[in-house]
Amino acid sequence: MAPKTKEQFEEIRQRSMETIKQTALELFGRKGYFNTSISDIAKAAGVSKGLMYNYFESKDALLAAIIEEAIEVGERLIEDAMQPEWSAYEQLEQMTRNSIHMIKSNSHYWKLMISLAFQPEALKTLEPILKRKEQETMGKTVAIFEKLGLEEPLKELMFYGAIMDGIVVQYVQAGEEYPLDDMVEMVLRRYKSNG
Amino acid sequence: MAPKTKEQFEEIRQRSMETIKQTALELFGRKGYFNTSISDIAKAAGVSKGLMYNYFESKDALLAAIIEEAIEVGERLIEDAMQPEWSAYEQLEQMTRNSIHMIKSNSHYWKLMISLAFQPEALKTLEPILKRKEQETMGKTVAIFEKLGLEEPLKELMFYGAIMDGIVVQYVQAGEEYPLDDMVEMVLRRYKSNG
Amino acid sequence: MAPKTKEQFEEIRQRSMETIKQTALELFGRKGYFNTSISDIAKAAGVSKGLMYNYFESKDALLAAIIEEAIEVGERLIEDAMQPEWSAYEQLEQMTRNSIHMIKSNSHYWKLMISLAFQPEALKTLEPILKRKEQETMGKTVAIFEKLGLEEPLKELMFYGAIMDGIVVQYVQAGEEYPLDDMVEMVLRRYKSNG
Amino acid sequence: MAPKTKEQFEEIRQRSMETIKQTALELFGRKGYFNTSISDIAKAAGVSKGLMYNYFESKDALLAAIIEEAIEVGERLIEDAMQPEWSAYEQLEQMTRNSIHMIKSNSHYWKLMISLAFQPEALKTLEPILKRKEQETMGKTVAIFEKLGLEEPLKELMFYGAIMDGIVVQYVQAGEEYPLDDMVEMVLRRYKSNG
DNA sequence: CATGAATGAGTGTTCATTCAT
DNA sequence: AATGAATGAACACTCATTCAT
Repeated sequence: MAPKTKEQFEEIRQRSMETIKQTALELFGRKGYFNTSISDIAKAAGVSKGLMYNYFESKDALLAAIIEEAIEVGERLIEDAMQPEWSAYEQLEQMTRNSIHMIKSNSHYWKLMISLAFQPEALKTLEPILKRKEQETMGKTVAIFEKLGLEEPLKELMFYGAIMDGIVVQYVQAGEEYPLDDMVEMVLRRYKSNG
Repeated sequence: MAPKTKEQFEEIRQRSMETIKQTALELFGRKGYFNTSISDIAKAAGVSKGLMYNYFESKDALLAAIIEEAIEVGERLIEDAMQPEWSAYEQLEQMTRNSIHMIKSNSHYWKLMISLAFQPEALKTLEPILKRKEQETMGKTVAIFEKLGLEEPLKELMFYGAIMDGIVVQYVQAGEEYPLDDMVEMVLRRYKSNG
Repeated sequence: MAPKTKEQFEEIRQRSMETIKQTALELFGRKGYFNTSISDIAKAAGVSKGLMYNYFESKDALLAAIIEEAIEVGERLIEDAMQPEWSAYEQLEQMTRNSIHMIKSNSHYWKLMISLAFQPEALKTLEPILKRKEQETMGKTVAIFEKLGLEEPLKELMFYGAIMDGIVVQYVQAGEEYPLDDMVEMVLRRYKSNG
Repeated sequence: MAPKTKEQFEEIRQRSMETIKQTALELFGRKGYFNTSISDIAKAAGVSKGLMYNYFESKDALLAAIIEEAIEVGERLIEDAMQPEWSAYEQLEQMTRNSIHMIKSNSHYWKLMISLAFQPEALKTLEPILKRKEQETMGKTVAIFEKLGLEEPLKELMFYGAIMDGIVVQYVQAGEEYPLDDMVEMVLRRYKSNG
C-alpha cells in the first residue's frame, strides 16, 4: 500500500481522460452532441459522472478537447504529404490518400464535426478554432495546386475541396459499402496528367 | 354574430402553420434541431408556446412536416429536368442548375438536413423517408448517366453526387461569398463533351 | 327563416346543456374527472369547446351541475319510499330497492362520486353540498330504523349504510356480473322479521 | 478523501426513497393521484423536483412502488390470520381485526386505492396487479367461509366483502369519529355462532 | 482520485379558459 | 347560439453541474 508516485497518478489521469474522450467521441458521433448526455458517457465509459468534471470543466470543454486532439492528428497527416522532394501530383496524391485514411479510421469524429459544422449558432466557441484551422490547411494546399500548373489554381483547389468533402459526406453516411477507393481514384485521375 | 366560416378558419390555420414552419425552419437551420426549443420558435414567431400543438402533434411532427414539404419541392425540380426531347447533357445541366437554385433559395433547409443526417441515431423516424427519397432520386438520375455514354455510369453518378454534395456543404458553410456558379460550371465542363 | 322565438332558443339551450352534461358524466365516470379534458367532452358531444362556456362557468361548475342534478334524482327516490301507510320494513325495502335501481341505471355517476369522495382536498367546493345531502338522507332514514324496533337504531343505520355502500362499491367495480340482486336479498333478510 | 462506501450510499438512497414514498402517499391520499404534482411532492418532502427521478422512473412508477409495498403488508396480515389450529370463526375474526388494523394505520393508502379503483381507464398499468391480488385474497378467504358451514359460502363471502368494503369507505370518509370498532363487532356477531 | 446523491433551470407537452367573429 | 384559434400557467420529465465524503 505504498503511496502512489506522481508518475503513477499522472498515468491514471491520462488513462481516465483518454477513456472518457474516446467514449464521448463515439457517442457524440453516433447520437449527436446535443443528444448525448454526460450520464450516457459516464455509463458507457464505466466511470462516475463526477469524474468527468475532474478532467474537463464542462461538456463543452470535453468537446473542445476531443476536437483539438483530432485536429492535431489531421495536421500531422497534411505535413506528411508535403515532402519537398516530391512532385506536386505526388504530394496531392499523398495528401488525398492520407485524408481518406484519416476518415476511414475515425468516422465518428467526422460525423460529429459535420453535424456540428451545420449548427453554426450552437457552438460559437468552436467556430474560431475551426475557421483558423481551415485557413491553415487551405494555405498549405494552395501551394500544391499552384505547382500543378492549372489555369485557375484557387478555383481548382476549391473544387477539389468540394469533391473531398462530398466523398466524406457520402462515405460517412453510407458506411463500409461506399466505394471509397474508387472515388479516390476518380479524384486523382483528374490531376494525374499534371504537375 | 355568426361564427367564422369554415373558409375563414382554414385560412387562419394555413397562415399560422406557415408562420410556425418558416420560423422553425430558420431556427433549426441556424441552431440545429436539438438546440432549438419550442419556446425559441414561439418567441421568434410571435405566437404562444401552446399554439404549435394546435397544428403539429409534437416537435418531431413539426420537423417531419417541414421536411416533407421541402422534399416535394425537390421532387418537382428533378421532374422539370427530365424533358424527354432533351439530350442527356441538357438534362444533366438542367438538373444541376435546378438543384443549385433550390439550395440557394433554401439554405436553412439544407443546413438542417445535413446536420440531421449526421446524427443518425437521433432521429430514427426520419430515416425511412430519407432513404426512400434518395433512392427515387438515384433511380431517376442514373438514366441520364447511362445515356451520357460514360464507361462506368453508376460510378460516375456517385462521383457526380459526391461533387454536388460537396458543393452544397461548402456553400451552406461559407455563405454568399462562395463561388457557387463557378463550381457549377466546373461540374458541367466535366460532362459537356458527352451525350 | 323566421327568427326563432324565445321558446325555441330555450329549447335549444336545454338540449345542448343536456348533451354536454350527459357526455361529461360518462367520461368523468370512465376516466375520472381530472383525467377528462374539456376537449374530450366537446369532441365526444360533437360541439365546440367554447359552447360549454356558454352554459357552464367552468369545468368545476359543469361538475357541480351534474352532481346537483343527480342528487335531486336521489332525493326523489328516497321520498318515494316514505309512504306513511307502509310499515317500517316496507319502507326500508322500498328505499333499498330504489337505491339499487338508481345505482344500476346510473353507474357512471356513482363511479364519479366515489372517486371524487376519496380525493377530499381535490374539490373543496363540493364538500359542503355532499355533507348536507348526506345528513338529510340520514335524517330521513333514521326514522325508519327507529320504527324497526332495533336496540341501537343509529348504529344499525350506520351498518346498513356501510353494507349499501359496500355493495355499490363492488357492483360499480365488477359490473354486470356482480350478483346485485342476491346481495340486496341478503340485506333485506337481515331486517325482514322486524318492524 | 475516500469516496463514500457502497453502504453509505445505499442508506442515503433508502432514506430518500422512503421520504419520497411517504410524502407522495399522503398527498395522493388527500388530493388524489392526478391532482398531486411532482412539485407538490418535492415541496412537501423538502427535496428537489429532480430527485424523485433518481429513484423512480416516473410518477406512475412511484405510484406502483407505493402500492406494491402496501400490498405486501396486506398479504402478511392475511397470512397471520390463517393459523391452521384455529377454528373457522377464529380465523375470520383475526382476519377481520387485522384488516381493520391495517386500514386504521394507513388510511391515506386506502383513500388512494379506492379513488384509483374508480377511475379504471385512468391507470391501466395497475389493473392487472390489483386483479391478481384480489383473486388471491378471495381464494384464501373462501376456505374460511366454507369451513363456517354456511349455506351459500360464496355468496356469504361476497356479502362479507361488501360489508368490509363499506366500512372502509365510511371510515376513510368520516375519519376518527367513525365507530369503527362497533361496526366490526356487528360484522363478527353475524358469524359468531358458526364454525 | 473517485463517487453518485442532490439541485434547479430548462424541455416538450397539456389544457382550462378567452375572445373575435 | 356557436365556433375554434389563441393563450399561458402548470405539468412530467431531463440533464449539466455541484459537492460532501
